[in-house]
This record gives sequence, C-alpha cells and structure tokens, in this order.
Amino acid sequence: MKRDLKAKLSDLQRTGEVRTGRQYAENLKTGLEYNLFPGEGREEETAFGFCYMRELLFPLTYQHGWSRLSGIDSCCGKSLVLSARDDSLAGFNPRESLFLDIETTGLSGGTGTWAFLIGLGWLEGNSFKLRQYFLRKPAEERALLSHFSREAERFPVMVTFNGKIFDLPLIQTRQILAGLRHTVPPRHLDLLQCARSLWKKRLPSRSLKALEEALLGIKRFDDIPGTEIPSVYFEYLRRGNTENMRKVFHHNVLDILSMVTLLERVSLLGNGEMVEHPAEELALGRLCINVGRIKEGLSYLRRASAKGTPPLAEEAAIELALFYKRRHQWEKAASIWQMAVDNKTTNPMFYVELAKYFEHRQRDYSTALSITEEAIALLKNCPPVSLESGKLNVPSLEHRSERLRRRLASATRFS
DNA sequence: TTAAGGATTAGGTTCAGGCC
DNA sequence: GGCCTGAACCTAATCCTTAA
Repeated sequence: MKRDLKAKLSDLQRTGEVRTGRQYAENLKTGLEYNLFPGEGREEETAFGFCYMRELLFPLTYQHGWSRLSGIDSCCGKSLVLSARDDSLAGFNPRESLFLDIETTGLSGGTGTWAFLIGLGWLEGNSFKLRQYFLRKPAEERALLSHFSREAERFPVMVTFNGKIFDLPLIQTRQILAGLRHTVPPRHLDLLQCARSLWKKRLPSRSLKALEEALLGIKRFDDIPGTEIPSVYFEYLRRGNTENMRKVFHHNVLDILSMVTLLERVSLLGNGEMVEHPAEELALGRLCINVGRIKEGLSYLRRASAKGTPPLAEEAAIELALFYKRRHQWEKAASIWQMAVDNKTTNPMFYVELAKYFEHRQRDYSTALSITEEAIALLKNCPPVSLESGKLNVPSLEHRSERLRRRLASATRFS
C-alpha cells in the first residue's frame, strides 16, 4: 500500500502535478516565482520576511475608458456625503485616499480563504501609484499583511467596491489569524453602496463590470473571469504557471483604475453634474430628502416626474405626493394625484390616494366612490400593485367602495 | 457564504366617526 | 363623554437581492 502511494507521488512529480523541494528551489533560481514581472516586480523586506511587490505609475493624463485619471482631483466631500449617506466623508480629499482591491482564493470568507493579491493605489504628485503585493507562498502571508498595514496607516480614507462586505472583513480575519493588529483607515467609502443608491433604477446590474460598460466607457478584452481566479492561483502554486497569473494582476489593475473613474462619476452626479437620465434625478431626489436637503430633493423629483417615461415619471410623482402627504400638505399631494388621474394613468395607486383624500379630507364620499370604482375597473385589467404599505387589490377596493356607499347613504339620510 | 440595504409584511398605535 | 370600530400611519421583523 505504502509503495503504491510512493509510486503515485513519483508519477505526479514527474508530470509536474506536485513539485519536490528541490524542484521548487530550482524554479526560484530561474526566477519563476521570484519575479513575475521583470523590471516591475521586486522583493520587499518586512519584520516578517520578504514579500513580492509590483509597482506601476500612471500619469494623471492616463485615459481609462471615457475619463482621465486626473478627474478624481475634482471629487468633493459634499457630493460623497450625499451618495454614500455618510457624514464622515464631508472632508474627503482624493489625495488622502487609498484605493483597495484584493484577489482571493474564494468567496466564502472565513479561515479557509486567503487574500493572495492586495492591490493598493493612491495619488502622488502628477501620478497615480499602484502597488500589488503578492503571496508567492503561504509562508509569506505575515509579510504581505504587514505591508498592507504599513500602507493603510498612511491614509485617513479607504475606497473600495464592496469592501465593506468582502475585502475588509477578509483582511481583518487574515490579520487576526496571523497575529497582527487589525489596521485599516478610519473612514471608508464603499462605491458599491453609492452605485446601488444612484443607479438602481437606471441599470439592471450594479456589478463593477456593468458600471464600467454603461457609465465609464470601458470594455474589457482578454480579462480573466473572477470565478477562475482561485484556480489560476492554485495552478500557480502547484506548477508555477505565471502566464494566467499575470492576467489576474491585470484584472486587479483594471478594477482599481475603474474605481478611480467611478469615484469621479459618483462625485459629479452627487454635485448634480452629468445627470443623464431621469432615473438619476429620482435617485438624487430621494437621497437629498433623506439627508434633509428638501428644496433640492423636491426639485429633482419634479424634474424626474416631468421628463421620465411613464413608469419612472409616475414613481417620481408618487414619491413627491407621498412627501407632501407625510407633511400634511394635502392640497399639493392631491393636485399630483388628480393630474395623473386626469391624464388617464394606468397606475391604480393615484386613484386610491385621491379617493382617500376625498373621503377623509374633503368628506366628499360621492367623488371618492366614483374614483374607487375607476380604480377597481383598472385593477381588473392589470396585476396587483404594491402600495406604500400592504397590497392594492380588488377585494380591498371593493371593501372601500362598500364603506363609501354606506357613508353616502348615511349622509343622505341625515341631510 | 456573508452581510448590507431595500422591499415587504405584521403588529401596534393613533385618530376620527358613529352610536348610545 | 365614553365606548367601539375601522382606517391610516408607524415601526420592527422578516424576506429578498446583490456583490466579491
């Protein structure tokens, strides 16, 4: 049995599936593991040993998609406070921000997933400096993480894409397991959250790739899919295959550069610049009202309702009317519902809200009843619509019309 | 697989009208 | 005026979607 196993191992070593310590040392000597990128990569020393690092410099005039990297210099805190709904970003300075993207051995997090490539980028003079720290072998993890901590300590703000959920918790786990202090910049801007608030209604997906294609003018060619990245790294560990590994480095570079131009776009939109779509005005309206910038928010909602096509314009009109309703500005809310009903909207919500207004505010049961009956006829020809609370359906409207008939009869009796 | 954020649902509270 | 009922509103809990 033992002999069989030894024979199998010899076969694997012969075919390159498994390398002996001597083969590994030979690869190191020939530079296979030592330097993936001759001229760019080098070894960096820390208190915990050596770690491979590759450094790239991009001039700020560098064109990434439709934008130059220099656009990031115009980002301001006020617009990011709105998009990220985070007051701590008020003093945001792009020159004090560290961009982070990591590549890992899986998605599951926890103790079994390593961050084998940590990409960091920041503005320096007239350039964008990008450093990639790479885990050539698991034994170098403490050196890799200590490099990350050293860079992270220099910046007050970190910018990521989904870093709140993925990158930072994973790094924290690795730092704890490595017996290192958890170090990250005190403030964090997660661009995924901004993208969700701003483009939820405009784009079907808010993945970085979808945002690149729709908003940044970037189409990736020969990019390695994220799902293949773990297997490429394991292949590198097993056989020293560097060709695909370089593609992973390139993927990481593109992710970081896209974060830079996406940040510029988020900031511009937060400032009310480059508003291209009524869905963006609807999003900005909601965000402004949430942070108490009421006048600005209402103005965005009015524009979205005036310019958008039916489903979106109606959503903006409903948002606007419900704002007035919550503030008991009944006449303003009613004029919006009435206008939609006059224009023969097919959204029953306008009819129901208008019927409520006539029943409870005007005590005009007759008008409320006729509007409710219009809504019932409309609902019988279209599926149920979600109301502010509860479901809008035919039985609930018939219940309403019955009540209105009773009230109408009672009012007639006593008049 | 994980967690944030949004959407939906359920339950509790408030308010107003009707009735005695 | 007090009680009952129903509608609207508010809040907390739960479910669903989304990304790496």
